[in-house]
Amino acid sequence: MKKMSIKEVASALQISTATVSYILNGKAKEKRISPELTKKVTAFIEENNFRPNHLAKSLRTGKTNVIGLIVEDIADPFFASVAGHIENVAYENGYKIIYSSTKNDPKKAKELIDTFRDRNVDGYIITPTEGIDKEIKHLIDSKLPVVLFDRNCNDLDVSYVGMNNFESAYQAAKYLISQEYKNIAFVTLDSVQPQMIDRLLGYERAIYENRLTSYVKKVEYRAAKEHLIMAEIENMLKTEPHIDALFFATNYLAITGIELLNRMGVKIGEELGMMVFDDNDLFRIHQPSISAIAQPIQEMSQQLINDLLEHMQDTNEYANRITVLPAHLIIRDSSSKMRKNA
Amino acid sequence: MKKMSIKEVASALQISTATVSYILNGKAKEKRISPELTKKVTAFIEENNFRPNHLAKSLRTGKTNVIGLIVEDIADPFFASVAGHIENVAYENGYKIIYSSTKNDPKKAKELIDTFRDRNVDGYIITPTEGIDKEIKHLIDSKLPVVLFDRNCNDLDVSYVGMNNFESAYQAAKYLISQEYKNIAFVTLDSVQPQMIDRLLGYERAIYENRLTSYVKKVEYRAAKEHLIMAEIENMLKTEPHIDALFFATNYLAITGIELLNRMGVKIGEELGMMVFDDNDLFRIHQPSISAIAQPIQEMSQQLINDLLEHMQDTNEYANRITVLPAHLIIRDSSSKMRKNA
DNA sequence: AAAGCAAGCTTAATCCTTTAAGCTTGTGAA
DNA sequence: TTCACAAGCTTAAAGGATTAAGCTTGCTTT
Repeated sequence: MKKMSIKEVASALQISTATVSYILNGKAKEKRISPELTKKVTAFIEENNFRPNHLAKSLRTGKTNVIGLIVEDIADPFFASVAGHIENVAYENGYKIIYSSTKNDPKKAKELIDTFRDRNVDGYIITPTEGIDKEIKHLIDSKLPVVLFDRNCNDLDVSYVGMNNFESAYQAAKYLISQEYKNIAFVTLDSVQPQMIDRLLGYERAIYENRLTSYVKKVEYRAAKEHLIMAEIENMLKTEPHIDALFFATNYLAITGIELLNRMGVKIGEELGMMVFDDNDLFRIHQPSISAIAQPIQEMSQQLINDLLEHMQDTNEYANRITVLPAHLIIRDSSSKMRKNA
Repeated sequence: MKKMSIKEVASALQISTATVSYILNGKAKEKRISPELTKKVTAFIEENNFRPNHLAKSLRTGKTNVIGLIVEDIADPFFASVAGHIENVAYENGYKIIYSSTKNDPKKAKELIDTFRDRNVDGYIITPTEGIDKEIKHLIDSKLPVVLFDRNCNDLDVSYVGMNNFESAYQAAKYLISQEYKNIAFVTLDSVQPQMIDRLLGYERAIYENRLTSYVKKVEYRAAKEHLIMAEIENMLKTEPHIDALFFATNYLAITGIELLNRMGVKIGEELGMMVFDDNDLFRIHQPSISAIAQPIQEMSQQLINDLLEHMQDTNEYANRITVLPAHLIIRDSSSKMRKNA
């Protein structure tokens, strides 16, 4: 039972394929196909469960109704969550999503862009890696709709959705300071990703404004295994025993950090304040609960897909849009004045 | 700068499109194209960065090199993790992945299968919802490669990859019993999904074998908000005060349960033993740490994609394969004899 | 010298839609 | 009667590949 083609529909009804096609595409009135014939054709299609070949359609029209989603790692709950939100809106609008993960490897990212291009995806959502500017510029120059997120490429005129990393790190650090913490250490990755740098700068601004000392621990990016991260943090805490709060730049670092502190028997909240970028069930459940800066995932995803859909609507006169959304600072027990030895 | 076609390559080199096509597809020797011409053509292609139109190719050959991934919810870390593993292998083999989430809605699941079919995906990986058997049977009857996972459709002759829910629930319950817990309650969803039923039955078998009493709390599926789940659990604990351990059938239920117990001031591990299906960072970090049954995600994903790739290789003589992998029982503090009031 | 054959390509049909342009018929106006 | 025009379709090119079948040439055989 091979799949039926528009040609077979046409010959079964003794009409031309053009007529069937017009009816299928809702151009019956415009093309002055009579209501009777239209009805007859739709009935036949319904009855025989005919479905047009999408490939042929795409080949002819140049549109695939597919969105390419390139993230750092689809297995990461943050990106997975974004993928979920995007999917909802995309499917409602007749778009499917093809995803892939760069693992933060520029070479792989380039390949993926090429592959998606080969596949004629209609639009791109990309978390850029370093050194990918040229490829993204190519897309834009070819008038292909692109929205970046999470990290921006500063030198490119392209739509972007992200959160205010600098401001929220600044506010979070200020909050810690307001709670009388005097020696706040910032634990981050040794990464040049813009969002990581912004987080660090936000922290430092709050520190400098308050004439405090900045303690920054950069753990080696990605290469770092859990026990190495732990060793680095433990070392810092021993070298600088006056540190009274830890501010983690990612939730992965924080989870490792918490595990370490538990092992060391350090009481979070009481002996050491804590703040983390990127909320997680764990931080809410932990006792004491741990303060976090929650990314506005829902809002970012919504904006992302809206921008892309709009851009795909009118490829030409679309004006790029930069959206920087505020994060949610969630104050929990780990950063309050409950400290015994304050 | 429009994209170049094989026709333009051919005319630029004064040869036929067939020749170019054969060379592109590595059939140069087979078709006796001379090495010199082959070299000339590949050089030209390289130089002008020609890339064949995938849509045209797919239209002609009927292969899209796309795998359709239908899961319950891509935003769920479990499915996201599977998506990540599958992606690695798929991309290595030249396949792209298009995903979508059923949200456990049979109607949506059916639509998705239809959509993927319209899109001519080459193979399907599906976590079936209830009542989707007919649609899956259609796929199989059409000789389309399908691998189910997480949940099986018992009446269908189709490849499946999953874990041993019955056995691992049985072992986990037996472990709790060996630790002197006498009144173990099983908290699960009011769901008829096979894997949920298996987990329940595994628990019950261990209970009956040991002449203990079974306490089963089924919370309403999906509809349930956190506070409702909490209310139900709290109610059970108050009605049956002799319950000395909780066995949660999903990690979502457990996280909600832990939050409740924290609020109630019940000391996990000391006053109440605990075991959870589906491991999570949180259970490792929690103090005391919480025992869990970890799904063999990596192994399942590997098997899934391998089976599908094999099936796509030889569509006809492929024999369906049922794989049930063992889970990892991770014993932590929450289920040991540390109880004070034992 | 004719036939056979391999080497090295080319021809053209095919996959299935879309869509600009054209064709036929009937009606009303000039 | 002739022309214009609308209504209601149809014709056929185009989109870009794949691939079975065919066509030259030149060489070997008999």
